Parts: sequence; structure tokens; C-alpha cells
Amino acid sequence: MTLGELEKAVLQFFWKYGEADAKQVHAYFEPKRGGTLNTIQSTLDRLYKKGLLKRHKSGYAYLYQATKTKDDFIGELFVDLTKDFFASPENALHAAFSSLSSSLSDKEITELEALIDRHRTASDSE
Amino acid sequence: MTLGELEKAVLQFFWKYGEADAKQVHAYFEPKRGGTLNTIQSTLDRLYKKGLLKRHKSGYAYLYQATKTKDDFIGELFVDLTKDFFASPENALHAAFSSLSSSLSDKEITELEALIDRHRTASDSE
DNA sequence: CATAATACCGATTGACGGTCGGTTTTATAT
DNA sequence: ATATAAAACCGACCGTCAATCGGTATTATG
Repeated sequence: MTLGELEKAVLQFFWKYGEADAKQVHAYFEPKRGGTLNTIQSTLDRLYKKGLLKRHKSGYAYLYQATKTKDDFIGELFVDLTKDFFASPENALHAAFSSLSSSLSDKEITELEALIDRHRTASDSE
Repeated sequence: MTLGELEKAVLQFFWKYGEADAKQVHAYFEPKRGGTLNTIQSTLDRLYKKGLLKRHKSGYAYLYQATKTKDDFIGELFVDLTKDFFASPENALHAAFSSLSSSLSDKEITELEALIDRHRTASDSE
């Protein structure tokens, strides 16, 4: 699943603002980058067909919103593009952390550790 | 930086086998997927121009090898494709872990934690 | 039922990976 | 030095896909 620049920007829009129709999305992007309403509609439709947006009619227009949270999207994206290189997402996560760790501050490491502890506790109680 | 199927496979080859010339790479892939030596050469050249392979002459041919470890590559790839969505790689790593954590076993979590501890210790001693 | 608002269709453009034939360059052997 | 074999390099073509947008069909509403 490869995403274009506009597609990524539009996804970001939905994670930030929630729900919108093509007209609203266009109003948001037009000052920043130009382009017609049609272009936005195509992009919305492409993201819809890719399963990244869902929609329902409201009056004339469709109202779109993201199907996944940003975190889940990133998680899936990560799995998707490491699957060609690693046997399992765990291994890939391990690799990514190893590589990135040297640029992480102690604070960030502590936060990540806290996140891990939280998960372990949650999983213990199941 | 987007990689094609063959490009990914060739990178994997170099991480596994180290150093090789076009002929050797072709010999490796021909039984699996066909294709001429020229196709392999183009791919090698493309990866070279992308900075993912380095090379030096040896006799007639160039000997290629990966410029980055697999882990570093994955780390950079991760940064690359999260930079459109997150302010910092740390946030992205956090998100990816949050999303993926539910599918991690306790053993995997413990390993990740150990990895983190190791890094913290190393950084303390600097 | 008219019309305004939006969806939908189709064509075009630009990148890019994959593919490979043909030509040029170069390392080696005589 | 020169022939030749081996590899690099060039250029073309195809398929895919995101971006773009004009034009037409559809549909919600007054």
C-alpha cells in the first residue's frame, strides 16, 4: 500500500479534524496547495477504496472519516513494509528500536519503558 | 524512498550473502524468477544510485555490497515514512509499539525491555 | 419538476520499477 | 599493441499508480 503526498495529507486532515465532506477538505487544502474540488474527490475516493476512509451520505455529499486511528495505521504500515525483510513484526520492531535508540533521550526511553510495563500489566490481568 | 519488489529482494540477498557481482546475483535469482542479467544490473545500479549499495571494481565487474545494516535500513525507512505523520520518530515509535503491543507475547515484551535497559546503561556510561 | 450540488467517468500527465536489446567501454590474454 | 571476451552503460518500452481536471450523470432539495 503506497500513498501519495496528497493522500497522506488528507489522512492527516481526518485524524485532526474528524469528519468532513469533499468541499470542506478542498476548502482546507486549496489555500495551501491549490487544486480543484475534483482532485480532492478523486483522492477521497481512492482512500475510500483503499479502506482508509469510510463514508456515509449526508444531504448531497458524502461525509468521510478515517477507518483507523493514526496509531493503528502506523502499526499496520510498519508491519506492511517490514514483512518483506523480517519474519515477524516483533523482529522488525526490535530492529527499528535498535537502530533508533541511539538518538533517543533518556526521557523518551523511560516513556517507552513505561508504555511497555503498562502493557505487560494489562496482559497479566487477563 | 520507495522500493520495488526486485529491489527489496536484492537488498535481502546482500544482507544474507554479503558481497557479490551482477552475475552472481543473477545466478541466484534466475531460477526463482527468471529475468536477464541486464535486469539485475539495472536494479543494482538503481540501488547504488539510491545509496543503498556501494561498489568497487574487481576484474571486469563491480562487486556490490549493502551500505547499511538491515536494522539501520529499517530504522531509516521507519523514520522516512512516519515523518509525514509524526513530529518525531519517538512519537512514531511510540505509536507503532502501542498499536502492535497487543499482538506481542510477554517473552517478546521482556526482550524489548531488556534491549531498552541495555541502551540506557550504555548511555549512562558516556 | 427544476436546479443546484455533488458524484462519477474517463482521459492525460508524470514518476518510477522492471525489462531487455544493442552499443560502448574495459580488463585480460596473446 | 591488439584482439576478444566480459561487463558496464544507454535508451527505449511497458505497466502501474497518484495527481489532475473537464465533462456528464445522478440526486437531494425547494
